[in-house]
Amino acid sequence: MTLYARFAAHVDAALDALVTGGQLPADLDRKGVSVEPPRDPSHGDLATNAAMVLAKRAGTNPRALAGLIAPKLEALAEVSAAEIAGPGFINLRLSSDVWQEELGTILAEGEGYGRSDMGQGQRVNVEYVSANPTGPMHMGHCRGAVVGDALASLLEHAGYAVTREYYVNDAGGQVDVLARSAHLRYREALGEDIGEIPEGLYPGDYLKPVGKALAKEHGDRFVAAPESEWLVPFREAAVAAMLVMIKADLALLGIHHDIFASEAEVQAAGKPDAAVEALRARGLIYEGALERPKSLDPHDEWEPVELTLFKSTQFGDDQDRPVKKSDGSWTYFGADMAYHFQKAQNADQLIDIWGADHAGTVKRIKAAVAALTDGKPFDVKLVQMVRLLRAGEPVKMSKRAGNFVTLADVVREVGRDVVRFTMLTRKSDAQMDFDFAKVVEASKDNPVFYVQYAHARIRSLHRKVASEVPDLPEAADLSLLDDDELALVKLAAQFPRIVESAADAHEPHRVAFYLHDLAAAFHAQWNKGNDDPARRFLVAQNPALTRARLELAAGIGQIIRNGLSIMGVAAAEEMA
RNA sequence: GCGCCCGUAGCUCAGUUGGAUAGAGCACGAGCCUUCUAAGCUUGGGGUCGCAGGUUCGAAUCCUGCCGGGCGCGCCA
Repeated sequence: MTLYARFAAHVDAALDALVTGGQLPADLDRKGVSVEPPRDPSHGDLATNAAMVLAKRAGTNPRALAGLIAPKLEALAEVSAAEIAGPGFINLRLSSDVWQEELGTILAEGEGYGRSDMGQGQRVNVEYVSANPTGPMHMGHCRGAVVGDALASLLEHAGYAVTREYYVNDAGGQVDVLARSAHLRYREALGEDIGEIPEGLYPGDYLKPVGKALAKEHGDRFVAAPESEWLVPFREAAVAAMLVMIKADLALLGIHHDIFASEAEVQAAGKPDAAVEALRARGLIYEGALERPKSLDPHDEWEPVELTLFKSTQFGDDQDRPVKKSDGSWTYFGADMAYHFQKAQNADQLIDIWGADHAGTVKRIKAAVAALTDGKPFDVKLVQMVRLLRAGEPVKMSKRAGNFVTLADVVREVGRDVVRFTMLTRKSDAQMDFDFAKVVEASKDNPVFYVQYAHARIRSLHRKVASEVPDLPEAADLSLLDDDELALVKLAAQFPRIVESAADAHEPHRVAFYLHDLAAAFHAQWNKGNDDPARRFLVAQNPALTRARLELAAGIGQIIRNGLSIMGVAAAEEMA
């Protein structure tokens, strides 16, 4: 049980006592009552809004009710003072034993500190990356990959059973283009001069090995054959080769999905039919024509065509959406809807991580999931573009010319940990700049460095203590820690709340911001030792105090490691 | 025309799902340090939270309407 849960229970017990004493009605709705650290530390260690929330429901005023609750809380051994403040907050100051014990808990629980059972083992499916299998991963995919993976990890820490999933779009026109591009490389591998890659085909060199492998396997029998003879095998071979590349790219970031779900297999298994039938049974499918798109120029041609449509407008979409094309094949949406239906069979909650350029399709898929699952929780997180900069100048990229910056290049240049941390230093729906120079800069302006540096300093203490402070006692007396030092413990003790609130909000970046705050507080404490050697963590003349401070440092280090572990970042032992 | 996202200090961004006097870094002002507890430290100024209403004990946060910016709006994927 976390500190916060414990005090929420204390508040609950205080309210129970008032009910028993007849000072509060028994059927009082306690919804909205919370126990949180106040924004301003001078207000105390914890604050509850109980009196403000309940006053109206209990037919009294907040400060009067607070006057009843506060003494009950003040009577607790863990509480040194309970003050009524402002509109009716009850501010609690906890005795320093509480914080000393909490530091002990951090060290005892180690990497388990901050884990929560909030999710109660609920199954959450997180689908992320899902880049088209038509080439290596580029930086456009990177942020979604990191955010999705960190979110998955965050949810695991919060007690959810997480499945990491990748949807392979191997059924549409783009993989046909891939197959044709591979065919060209196949002819090239057999000695043909193919010249310039035609417009509309994938130009990248990464298809050359695919062409060679196809040439080796098939010889020249498909060189002049009609497309219908080679398209399917070439497509399958090329997609398989692309997935090998993509998995290797993801592995560079430390990302491993549990499931790679194939769109082609979803279709082959008849899932879209099943989904459409489920919708049809609810009267949500009909034959009809779409309106002329508003984005068309007035002189563009438009002919209404009869299509199979899903009534997504009943769930807030702007127009109904086709699930089948006029040639009878499934639309992307038709298959994707079925895929989500399938995912929902094995999960209590679904989360998708999408690029912001797909924002326009969120409503239809939410509509479909709502209709097919009777409102199972489903969140689509949109991840904004990352602008790559080199010395302040935007890096020019053109996918058509094939000179996009690959994820592998970036990871090789700056390292996995820097990439992952940096991608989490902004709210995911906000645009972000990624400057090659700044992300590796050794300065306090660089949060990656700043957090790692704090951890490295803590490690250096443990490396040096034996030689600098020889007679270190076995046991630590944490009552030797002063108020400034306990303030660090208080900040560290917020970690479990950060994990829970970040998991609840599906916002892994909060962990990064929290670690930055924690590192800043640690550095500030450390810097006091510059002016006053007695305030250093290692004090040669005082082994007992050193022992206590070492525990403090170890606790902070543990929290940094736990937070970084959620982000998928390794903690630095020392700075290069 | 419609939809989505955004609008917080000069700049880049946080803001604990509705809490108390709205924060951090950069930049700017002042002082300190020249150091392996290194890759600076301390401290100060700086705000109509786009605007106007509404909801309530309480709003940067929720609702409505405007203003401004971005993105999207085909049987594509």
